[in-house]
Amino acid sequence: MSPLIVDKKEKYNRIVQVALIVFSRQGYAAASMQQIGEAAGVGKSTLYEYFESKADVFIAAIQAWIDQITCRMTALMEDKIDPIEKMRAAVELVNEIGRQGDNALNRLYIEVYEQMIVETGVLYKRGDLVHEMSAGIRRILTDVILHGISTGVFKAEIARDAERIAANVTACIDGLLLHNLLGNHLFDLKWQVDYYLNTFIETIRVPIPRHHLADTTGKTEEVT
Amino acid sequence: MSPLIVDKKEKYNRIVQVALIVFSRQGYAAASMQQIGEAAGVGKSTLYEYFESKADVFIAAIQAWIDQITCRMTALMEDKIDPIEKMRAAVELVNEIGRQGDNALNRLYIEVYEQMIVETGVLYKRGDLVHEMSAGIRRILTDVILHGISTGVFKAEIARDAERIAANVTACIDGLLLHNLLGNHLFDLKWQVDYYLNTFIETIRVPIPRHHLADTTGKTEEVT
Amino acid sequence: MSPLIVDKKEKYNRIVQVALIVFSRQGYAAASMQQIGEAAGVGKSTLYEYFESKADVFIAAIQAWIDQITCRMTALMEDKIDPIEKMRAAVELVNEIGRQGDNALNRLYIEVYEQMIVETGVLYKRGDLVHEMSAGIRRILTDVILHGISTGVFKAEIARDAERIAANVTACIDGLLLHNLLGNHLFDLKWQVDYYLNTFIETIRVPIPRHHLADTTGKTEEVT
Amino acid sequence: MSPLIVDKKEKYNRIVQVALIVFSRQGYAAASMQQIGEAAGVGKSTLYEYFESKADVFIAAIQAWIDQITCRMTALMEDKIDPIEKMRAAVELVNEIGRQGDNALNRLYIEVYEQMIVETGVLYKRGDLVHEMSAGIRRILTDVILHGISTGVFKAEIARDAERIAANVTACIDGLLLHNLLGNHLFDLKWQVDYYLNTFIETIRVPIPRHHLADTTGKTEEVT
DNA sequence: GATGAATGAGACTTCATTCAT
DNA sequence: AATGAATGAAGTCTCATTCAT
Repeated sequence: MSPLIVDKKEKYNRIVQVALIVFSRQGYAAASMQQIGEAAGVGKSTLYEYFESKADVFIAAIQAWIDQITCRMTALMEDKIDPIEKMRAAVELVNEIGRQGDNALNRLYIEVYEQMIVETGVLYKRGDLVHEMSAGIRRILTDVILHGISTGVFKAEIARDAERIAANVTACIDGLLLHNLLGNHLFDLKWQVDYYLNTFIETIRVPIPRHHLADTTGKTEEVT
Repeated sequence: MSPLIVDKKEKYNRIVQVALIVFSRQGYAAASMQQIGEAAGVGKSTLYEYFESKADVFIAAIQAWIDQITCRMTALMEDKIDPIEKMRAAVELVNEIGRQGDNALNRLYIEVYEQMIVETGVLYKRGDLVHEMSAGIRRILTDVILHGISTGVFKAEIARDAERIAANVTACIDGLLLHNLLGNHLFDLKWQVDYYLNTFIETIRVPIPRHHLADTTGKTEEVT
Repeated sequence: MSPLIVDKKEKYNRIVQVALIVFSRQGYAAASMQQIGEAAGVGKSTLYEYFESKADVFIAAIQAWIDQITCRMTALMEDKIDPIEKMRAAVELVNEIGRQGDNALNRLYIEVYEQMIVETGVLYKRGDLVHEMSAGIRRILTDVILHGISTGVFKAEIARDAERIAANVTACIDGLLLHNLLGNHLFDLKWQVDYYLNTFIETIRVPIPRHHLADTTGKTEEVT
Repeated sequence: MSPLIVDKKEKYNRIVQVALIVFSRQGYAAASMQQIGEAAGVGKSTLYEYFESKADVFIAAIQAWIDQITCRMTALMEDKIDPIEKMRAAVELVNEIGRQGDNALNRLYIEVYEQMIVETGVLYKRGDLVHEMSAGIRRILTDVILHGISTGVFKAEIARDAERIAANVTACIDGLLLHNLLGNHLFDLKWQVDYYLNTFIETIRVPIPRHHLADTTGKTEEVT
């Protein structure tokens, strides 16, 4: 309420956003509190007024990042009605990310994994934390699937596996993003994502009756 | 003339194997030469008799790891004839890996990614190196696909995309492995891998004629 | 007497010569026993069969180096008769050294000084050793001066200071060599050495009577 | 807003002065940051708050040392008018240095040479830097010579070589200092420096006419 | 609240020397 | 006699964190 509190919140957010960038560029280990402080325009000891430790800054940054992704995904899907369109819109986010020149932000994927898996990692044995943070994304996908089933677009029999299938898609897309990061020039992210998505949708959608196929062309066929 | 006789190659290999484990547990940054030395039963300075630097040890370890995976994959596929069987056998490796209690070895995936992507990483801008190292795996998959096409099991039209599709599969499987590492207890690696593989195979195989379908029942057939 | 003994002496000498080069290039600290061994074509542990320690190798190398210089100086002076000519011949050695492209050998000057002066130096408090090693050079110069006096070319009054004057010349010439090493492009070693030597000789030679000057030309004049 | 107030410049200077002593005693290679830190009363990591590297500390120390010498030389010459007196005053500095019991400071001469000449040296191929640092001293001497010429004390013909002659004197004096450092007890620095300087001055001063010498008494005249 | 200064712990790496064959 | 292998000691440098203003 008081102006001071507002200032604090504002500065906190600024630090988080700046940290996000620094971590994405340097990685957790190589990023120093010094750098984060400088980039945020505060002394490095000031960081300790807002966070307990470097690990804390990282976790806050990752949280913010996941929130941003979730929001963006929601925004992209907002005006679609057809479940398949929604699905494509959701996945379009990945292309958006991949389109960034420097790949800076999606390096965070790696950092999160790294920090979770390595014994000395900041997120070691904190899988729950990340799981919770990313729950939003999985729920969105699950909802799309369930909605698709209820509107007769997707096969009814996958209903009970909806969550697991959402996890499957998330994991596969993550894998594609990662391999894209490898800088392999043979890897055309857009092609790969589209290919994956088409095969996936093909297997969960209710087949289109023969007589419909007769008067359609091109793309539809691929999914036959 | 004849100094202390030691099988340098043998010790080299021992160090590499030990380093593989240490790196997988601690991550590259947190693993110290001290630790690796101790684990291998040699002084830390002895390591420098076999490797130029810590980075060198890491690269050698990763190389060995990829070789092991490639070998094991080849072994698993050896006695299969049907392309679909071969495909399943190849992917079975992933389940094998996932079945390991501590996931130690496959954490290396992350490390490799991390080191490639982060500016200060050992493999930064060495994408070619990793690409080359993992070429074996991609080639195996590509061969299976092409062989499947030539025996009429897989659709002929995917021939020109065989390589890209192999890359697609590799990436998706990697993604599944990674998400499994997250320790998400909802994530049943075997189920997820099977699910993915089934949808994938379904889209590339030549459809089985109607009259055959008439007297078979769903799933059983997929594995035919 | 036995061939084995000859071999040892021969190998000892080879090591010393090689060490001289390595030390002159790298300096004492940066030169490693490894390098010396390799350059001499023997294993590094073999060095310890011939020398107690790295310091020992260095001292032996320096000793050899001083002997070489003394020999060369003697050779250059051998066929001169006039004391002034002898003096010039002796100093010509400095120009010879300076003429070497890489200055490698005369870097040893520095190394010797360094090792004598620094508390942790190999020659620390061993001034006597170097003094003794370089005694030959000083004696040669002293002899020239005394000889010049006895033939009436140099002033008789400097006789009692002959040794100190020889030391003076040695020191000044050393100073010129060192400054030449600095790579200062304004420093023309030959010019500087000649200038110094001319002023020096001018002050110790017996002045040439007026009527002699009348029928001499050029160079002589400079010293008037 | 106002953190711990420390006069960084003051502490910087303290470290430099301390480093000067440590380097002079131990030599660059043998001196450790640990030692310098302890001697300066700060932790070794604190040194890195003031300097980028050990090499940096060294360069700063040498710079300070040269500045000190230059200042002292200027001070000694200040109240002299006669060029010859000035010359003697300048050189008196050398005697001052030599008079120090432990020779600590002038050992730095060696260190500078060593570091410039040895491939792994901190000043390798940085001759320009040292040249620049020592430019002050050379200029002072050059000025004295030129001034001596303009007042008719020194021969006019040496004018065009004034710089080179100044370099010559500097180098010879350096040589004398070095040989003094060798601990040769036969070497009487004061005698040697005086001897050198007398011979040098004798060769550059304008000879005093016969008839003047008749009715004057030596020294008095010199200052005329 | 904000921050510059300080530092201890620890990492990689080098190398003279010893050891066992 | 000769030497490859092994290593302990040491050194430079980094950085998260604390302290005092």
